[in-house]
Amino acid sequence: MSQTKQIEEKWQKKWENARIFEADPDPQKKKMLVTFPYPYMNGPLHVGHTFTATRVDAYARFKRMQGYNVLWPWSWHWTGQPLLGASERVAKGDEAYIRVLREVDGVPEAELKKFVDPLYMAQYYTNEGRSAATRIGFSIDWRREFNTVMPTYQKFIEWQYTHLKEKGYVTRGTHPVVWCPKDKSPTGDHDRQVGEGVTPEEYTLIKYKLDEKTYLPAATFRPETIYGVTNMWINPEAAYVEAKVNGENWIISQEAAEKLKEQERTVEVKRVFKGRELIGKSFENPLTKAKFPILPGWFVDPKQASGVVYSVPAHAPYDWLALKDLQEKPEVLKDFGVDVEMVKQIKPISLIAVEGFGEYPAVEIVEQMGIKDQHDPRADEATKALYKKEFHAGVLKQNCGRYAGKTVREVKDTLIRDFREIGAADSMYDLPDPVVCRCMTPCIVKILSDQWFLNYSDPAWKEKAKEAVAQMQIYPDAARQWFIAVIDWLKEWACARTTGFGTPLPWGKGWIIETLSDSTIYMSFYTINKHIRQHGIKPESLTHEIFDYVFYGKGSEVALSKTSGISVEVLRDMRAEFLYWYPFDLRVSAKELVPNHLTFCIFHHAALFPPEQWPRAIGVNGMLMIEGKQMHKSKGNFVTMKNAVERYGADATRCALLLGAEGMDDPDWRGENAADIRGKFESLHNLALGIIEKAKSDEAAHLEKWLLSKMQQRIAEVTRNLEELKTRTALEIALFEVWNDFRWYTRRKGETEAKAVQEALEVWLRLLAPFAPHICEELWSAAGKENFISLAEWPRVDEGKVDVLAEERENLLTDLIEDTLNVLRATKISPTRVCYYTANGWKWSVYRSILEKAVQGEVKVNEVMKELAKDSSLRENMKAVASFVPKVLKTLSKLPNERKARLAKVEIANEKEFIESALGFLEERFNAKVAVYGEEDQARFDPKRRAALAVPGQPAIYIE
RNA sequence: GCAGAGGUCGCCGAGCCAGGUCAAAGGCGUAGGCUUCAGGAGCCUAUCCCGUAGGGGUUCGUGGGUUCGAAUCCCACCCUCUGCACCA
Repeated sequence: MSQTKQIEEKWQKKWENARIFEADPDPQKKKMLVTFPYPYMNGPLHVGHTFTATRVDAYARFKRMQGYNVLWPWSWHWTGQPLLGASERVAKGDEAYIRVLREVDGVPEAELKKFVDPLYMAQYYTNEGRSAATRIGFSIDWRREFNTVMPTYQKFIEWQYTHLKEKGYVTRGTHPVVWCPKDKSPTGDHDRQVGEGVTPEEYTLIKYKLDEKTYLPAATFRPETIYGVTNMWINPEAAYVEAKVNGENWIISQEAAEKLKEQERTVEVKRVFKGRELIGKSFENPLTKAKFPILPGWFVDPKQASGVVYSVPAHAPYDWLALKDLQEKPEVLKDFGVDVEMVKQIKPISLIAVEGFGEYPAVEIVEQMGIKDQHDPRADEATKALYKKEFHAGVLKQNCGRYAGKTVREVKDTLIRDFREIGAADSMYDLPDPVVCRCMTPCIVKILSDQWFLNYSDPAWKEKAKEAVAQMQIYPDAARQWFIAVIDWLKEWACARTTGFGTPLPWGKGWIIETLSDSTIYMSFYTINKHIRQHGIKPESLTHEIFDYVFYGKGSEVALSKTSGISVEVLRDMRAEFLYWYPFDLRVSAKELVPNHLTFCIFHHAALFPPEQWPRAIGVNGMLMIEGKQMHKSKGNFVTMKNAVERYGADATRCALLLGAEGMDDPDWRGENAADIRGKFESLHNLALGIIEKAKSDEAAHLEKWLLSKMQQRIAEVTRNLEELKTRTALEIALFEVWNDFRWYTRRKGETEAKAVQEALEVWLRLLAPFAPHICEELWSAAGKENFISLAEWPRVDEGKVDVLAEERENLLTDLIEDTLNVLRATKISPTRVCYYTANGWKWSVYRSILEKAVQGEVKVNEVMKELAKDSSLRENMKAVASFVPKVLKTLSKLPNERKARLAKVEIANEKEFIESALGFLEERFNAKVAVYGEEDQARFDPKRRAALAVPGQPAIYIE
């Protein structure tokens, strides 16, 4: 292909041959361990991975140039279910899927056939991934690579979990999951045909009594409303059952009975009957023992929860509407033998006081919204709105027993607990919306028992995790709040499952440690895997005691050497290497990993390592979009790392990605942008070669000083931003702002023959090297440098080259041009002659004395005048001074303090000569004759008498 | 719903934490000009509105408020994106 490709591959080869990214402990140098979460290998690396990883690489390269001993290792995640699922689809001949593999992933036909073996598939993508990562120029030490099904890695995970269990962080319990009865496995979001995002909801069942030995467990999310119950709703047409549930007599819908069987209940159905059988009977409130009637409610869905619903018309719009219906159309009751008068007597019972509503909020909201009946879709809206309002702001009234006076939000949990304790309540799970498995079977909720959990609910563990967050850097810092929120919110996490690849639980029977749980502290494994590989250490040698020694320093290496067969030296090296590199200094990922992986990583470090080995910094970035849309293989907008590099080259791909966004904003990948950047690098290449070729003059005058001074500013800016992982800003300055500096210099000077320009170029290349390493190596070498720019010293600000005067002079010139252009725009003159008049001596001295005061603080006109009046040299001019001072004050007030301070520091003497030195430039710029005069020059051309308007730093202008 | 992040001049995006330097950086796009055999690229100029002198007017999701002064601080509201669990 192109020259670009040749250059890039040439340097990649050179880096590899010189092994410059292989990092070993070096006590002389400060270490820097940067990491990227290993990608899951059921597909190729894509530009989303590339974005995050390029941020890591840019930081790594920056730190390497700063003299750090930088280690960037990389590995592959093979744990879990999807690899198996993918390979199964290939085996089954799923055409749609195979086409994606062929067309999107670019898998050759011969390989595709072998994908029936999931491990082969993983290995294929791993090999592809490694070559893509190399081809984009990531500075990785590959000697430490592994995948998560390697026996040696699994020994490490066993060690980790044995310790977690010992420390009490692993617990056992039950958990509700969405379950496919046919597959007999949990149905995750990816495995669903219908119902993405649906999760089990827990209903409280209020155990109303039908008679002494029979309960009607009514399902609700608002158990506090038990104090406002007025009746029960039963669907007369639905099938209900009388069943023995855990030894008690329950009446529930037939569907509910089936559901409860999967929720750790023994259910024995005694008889099935129509709901109408219950209508007209009465039931008892378990708290108050008061009796209420059972009424027909056709809206009751037997498929939802228990199929038994109690009615609170004061606070539930549906209940009110249904009751009103019956009261207004009593004829429907006739069939049921219900006392119509009794139904008409039913009055809502209010139990929650909420601002903005009176006695019966449900009645009011129904009237306000003009909802006619229970079939009105807005009844749902009203229910949600009222529930929200009452939950947050509602206060329980006097009739609510011991909960009176509290808000609903405050007492909800205690109330449920209390009710359960006295046997008045139970609970069940159900799905708010239907879920259908990929296999087309409708799903239910199942409570899994004997699950293993990581107990993220443990308050002491949460506390430790927060301490870890408090002592680390987070880029951007806005994400810190999020981490804290996630730590608070996380609860028990099921850490093992029964299918998929992974490490078996050391104590488990058939349990495999799940993917998000086997990837929390593996960054420490990188520090020793180099030795494991180099010395061919067998997994059986990697015992619990060996890891205890390496990571905790426990035991003697001599004894351990005997039992393990690993030499004493190697053991010592492993221990030393761990101590040298750990903890990791930076880990970067997209923000989707904040609520899981990254926070788990923090938790596990807090659990297993002392504070000195807790993470130093975490970087979080946005999720990559493709041409403004989310990237999906199925949407056909999937861009792989390999393809991007092939098409645009490594440097352009890297920079186009980094320029997309920083912080937590989502970057957008646009092919057009990448092509633009590629073009820019071509121009840069030519520009740089031109500079190198021409550099010969020793001139070091004003403009050279200006350029070098400007470069000092750029060095400071790029460095500061990179330190905070602001890769976009840093690159924007390193590429575009610096380029503009060179443009300005070239325009002003007309050529680039000074050696100073090459000096500046060498700074530029180094500032750009972390982002676009290949072209920078190429140009660095073209500039006659023998070393790699990848290892060159990061430029440091040289205070001796900061030249405020030179910069302020150029500022004066740009201001002057801007003012002139403004006048031209306003007057629409095509100028033939432009005249400038610079301020005279006394103006300069007044200006300076005001400037000095302005730097101190506020300046008052009268005070200035008083002081100036003392100056005898000004006395004859006091009238002019008096009109001049306010003008200066106005001009200065527009300047930032920093600029004022700079101006006060330098003496822009000889304003006139300076402008004269730029006459050629100005004439070309305006395509007109340009002249400069002192404002009092006798010989000046000044037909409109504008010269007197001159202010220091702002010459008067006349144009014709 | 809960949590986190956002809404800026055609687009992408700085600025907001530390209020005045902000009609608001930079890139892209668009228009005009220069250069070039041509294509491309490069360079220059313009790009909210008005203005025959360096000025003025109206803008930073919407509506209020604080302040001499707000894109920036406070309150309310609207909208967008991301995550929400056994799944990588």
